[in-house]
Amino acid sequence: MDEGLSAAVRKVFIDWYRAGLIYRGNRLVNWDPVLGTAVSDLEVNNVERDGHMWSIRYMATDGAASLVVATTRPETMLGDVAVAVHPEDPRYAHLIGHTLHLPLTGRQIPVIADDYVDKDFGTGCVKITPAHDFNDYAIGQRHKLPPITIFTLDAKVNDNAPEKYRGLDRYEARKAVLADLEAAGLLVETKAHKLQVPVSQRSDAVIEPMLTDQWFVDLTSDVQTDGRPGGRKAITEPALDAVRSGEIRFVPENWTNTYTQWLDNIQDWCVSRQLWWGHRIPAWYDEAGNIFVGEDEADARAHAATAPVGALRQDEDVLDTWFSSALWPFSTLGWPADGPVKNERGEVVANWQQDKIFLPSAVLVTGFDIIFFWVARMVMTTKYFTGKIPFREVYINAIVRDAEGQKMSKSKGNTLDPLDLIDGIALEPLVEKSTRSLLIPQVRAKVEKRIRKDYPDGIPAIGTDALRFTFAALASYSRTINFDIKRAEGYKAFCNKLWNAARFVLMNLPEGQIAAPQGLPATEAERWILTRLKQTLAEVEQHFVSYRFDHLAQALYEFVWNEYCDWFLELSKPALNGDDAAAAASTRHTLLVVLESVLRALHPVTPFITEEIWKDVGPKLGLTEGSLIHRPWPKADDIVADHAATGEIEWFKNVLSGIRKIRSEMNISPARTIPLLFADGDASDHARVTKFAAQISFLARTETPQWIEVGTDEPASAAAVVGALRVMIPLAGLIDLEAEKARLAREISRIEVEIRKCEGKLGNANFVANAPAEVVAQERQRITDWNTTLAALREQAGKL
RNA sequence: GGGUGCUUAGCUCAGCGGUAGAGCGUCGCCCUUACAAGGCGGUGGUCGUAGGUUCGAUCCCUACAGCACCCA
Repeated sequence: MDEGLSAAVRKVFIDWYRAGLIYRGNRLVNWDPVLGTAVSDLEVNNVERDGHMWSIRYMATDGAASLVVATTRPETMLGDVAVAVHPEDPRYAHLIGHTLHLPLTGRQIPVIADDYVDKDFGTGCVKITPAHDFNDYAIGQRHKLPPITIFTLDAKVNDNAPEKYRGLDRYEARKAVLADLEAAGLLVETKAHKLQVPVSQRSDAVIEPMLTDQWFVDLTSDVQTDGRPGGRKAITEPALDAVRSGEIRFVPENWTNTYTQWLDNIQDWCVSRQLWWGHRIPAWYDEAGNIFVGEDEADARAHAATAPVGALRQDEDVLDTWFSSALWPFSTLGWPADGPVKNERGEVVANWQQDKIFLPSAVLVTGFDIIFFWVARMVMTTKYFTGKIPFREVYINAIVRDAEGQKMSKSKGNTLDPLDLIDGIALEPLVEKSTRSLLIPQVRAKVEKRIRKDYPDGIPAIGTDALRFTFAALASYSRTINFDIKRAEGYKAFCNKLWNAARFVLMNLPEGQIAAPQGLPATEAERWILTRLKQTLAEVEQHFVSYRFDHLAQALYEFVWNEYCDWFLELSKPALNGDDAAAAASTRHTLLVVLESVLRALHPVTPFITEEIWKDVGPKLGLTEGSLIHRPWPKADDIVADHAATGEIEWFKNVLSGIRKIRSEMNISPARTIPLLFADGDASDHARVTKFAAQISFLARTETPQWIEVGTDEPASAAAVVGALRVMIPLAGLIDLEAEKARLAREISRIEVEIRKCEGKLGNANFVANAPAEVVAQERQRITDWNTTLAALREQAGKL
C-alpha cells in the first residue's frame, strides 16, 4: 500500500479516536460467518427467501398457562432471554411479569411488555434473542436483559447451549431443535412463509447478527460525556449541511433526497474488518485489555493515560475499504504531509501546500449505488479534516443493464466486455467467455441459451468512438440504461458518415492552404449552414452545462447528418462545379471551416476519429496547433448569424422535398431528368426560383424550370405546394393521372383536418379570451398558411 | 412497511402545458460521380388506467395498476 495514503488513514483514525469520535464497542454487528468478518449495514442485502414460520409453545412456570411464539429461526430459542407481548394486548395481559419454561434448556425466562411487538403478527408473542437479532437486541437493552450468544464465529452452536446441540451448524441445530420440540409436544404449527434474509454482498452467506468487539465511527451522538461534540454534530451534520445549503449539488437533483435521507437515519459506522488485507488498525492492547492508539507502538504509549500492563499487541483487524476511499479527495493531494510527497523513484507526486487549491474539485462523476459508501463519506471526512467540501457537483450517471433490464453481473453471465463491443466477437468465443467462470451447470446452460438467442451472430465491431458516442447518447437523467446493441450500430454508421463527409470535403480542395474569402461567405447556403452551426454550438454548450450528454450527442448528430451532409454538402456540389469562381472558392472554405468546428465540438464524444480527420483538415486551414486536442473549444459567439439566409434555404428545402415526394410516390426513377414548371407564387417566389434555379435542377434532376404565365393553359401535372407556389411536374409519359388525383385528395383531406382543428380552437371564445396573445396569433397564422396551401391544392385538383 | 423512479411507435429512448419526436426495425424506389455502414420517400402512437385542475393535459394534481431500485 502507498505510504502516503496509509499515513492519511492512520492520521484520520488517530485524530478521530483522540477526539472521541472513534470507539471500540461490543456490539451486535452483521457477521459474515463464511468470510469471518463483520460487514457494514451497506454490505448486506435483504433477499426474499422461501422459509417457514414455526409456532412453539412455552409453558408458564406456575403451570396454569402457556403461550405460543411464532418464529422463522427456532434454533435461536437456545439464546432466548424473554418473551415479549404488546402492553395493550388483552390476550396476554395476565401473563406479563410471569416466567416461562424455555423448552430444551432448563432455563426460565420472563414475559415482558414492549410496544415494539405487533399484536397482529403471528401469535402476538415474540421470543427475544438479543445476541442474534437487531430488534431483540434493542428490546433487551430497554429491559436490561443480558444477551446470550449461542453461536461461534463460524455459526456453530457454542457452549452456552445445552450439550446436545453444541458444535452443530446453525441449520443442523434448527433441525435438532425442531425434532426435540416436536417430540416434547411443544411444536404447535409449521407453515410456509416468505421471509427477508440478510445476505452478505461479498460471499452470499446468510448474515448472523453477532456480538463482537468492533471499532465504530460515532455518527449519531450530539455531545460526549465530557462535553466535546459527538459524531452527529462533528461529522454527520456538516455533511448534511453541505448538500442542504446547495454548496454541493447533485445532478440530477433528486439524488439529494437519497443522500439526506440516509444521513438523517444514519447509524454508527462499523469500520473494523476481520480480513487479512487492508489498512491495519493503529491500535494496541495490553495484557489487561487496555487500548492504546497511535502512529506506532511508541506513539501509542506516549499518548496513553495509564501505563500498559505487560506487552502490547497490535489489533489484527483492518479498516473497511471505504474508510480509506473516503479520504480520496484530499489524501491524493498529499495530505497529511504538509509539503512534497515523493514516490519510490524520488519523483514528487503530490504537494499539499500547492495542490490544496484543487479542493474542492468541480465535479464527481459516479453511480448512485455508491452515494452512501463513497460520496457521503468523502463529504464527511473532507469537511472534517480540511473544512472544505470535496467537490461542487456530483453527477450521478445511470447504471447500465442488459437488453432485458437486468443488472449486469458476473454471476448472471450477462456482462458485456467493452472490448468485445469495440472489436466485435464471434458467437462461440462469446459463449465460452461468458460461461467460463460459471460453476453451476444449470446457470451455465441458461446463460449459454440466452447468449445464443440474443447474439446469434456474435457481436459486431462497434468501434471505440461509436461506443463512447452511444453511451453519451444514452446518458439522460434516467437512472438505468438498458444497453441495446442496435443503438450502437446506428452511431457506428454516424462515425462512418462523418468520415465520408470529410473525404468529400478534402477531395474537393486544391493543393495547399485554403484562404478565407474577403467579406461575407458568397452564397446563402454557406451563411445558412454557419447560422445553424452557431445555433448548434450554443445548444451543445448548454447541454454540457446541464450534463445532458444525450441531448448534446443528438444535437451534433442531427447537425452533421441532417444539415451539413444532407443539405450543405449537396448544395455545395452545384456551387463547386458552377461558373461562379468566387462562390466556389468561398464554398470550399466554408465546407472546411464548418467541418473543423464540428470536429472540435465532437472531439469529447468521438476523440479518435475526429483527431484522425483533423490531421488533414487542420493544415488546410493553416492551423498551427498540430493536434485537434490543442484547439480551443468552438464558440457560437465567433460566428455571424444570417437569419434571412435561413429563410431562403428553408424555402429551397421545401421546394426540393416537394419534387422528391412526387418522384418517389409516382415511382419516377431518380436517374431520370424530368421537366419542371412553376405557377402562381408571389414576388419572392419568383426571385427565389431565379436565384436557386441551377441548384434545383441539379439536386432534383430536372430540366431548366419554366414559369407558367397566369391565364395560359397548363399541362396536366403532379404538383407540390409551397406557400402559394405550385411546383409542377408534367404528367405526360411520367405520371398516372388517377394516382395523382388520389394523392392530391389525400393531401387535401389531411390539410382540411388541420384546418378544422384550428377552427375548433379559434371558434372557442374561451380560448381566444384566455390563451396568451401569441398563442392565438400563432393559431391564426397557421390557419392562414393552411388555407393558402389548401387553395393551391384545390386549384391544382381542379386543373386535372 | 417507508422512500425514489419508471410506464410515449415493433424495440431502445427523448419530449413534459399550446401542430407527438429520434435511432434501430419495417415497406417502396434507387449501386445518382463522399457515403448501399448509403440516398429519397413512406408506414407506424386514443403518450399505463380512472378522475381532477385548465380555454387547452403526454406534460400539473389525486387515486389505482404494473415494473424497477433503495432503505427497513
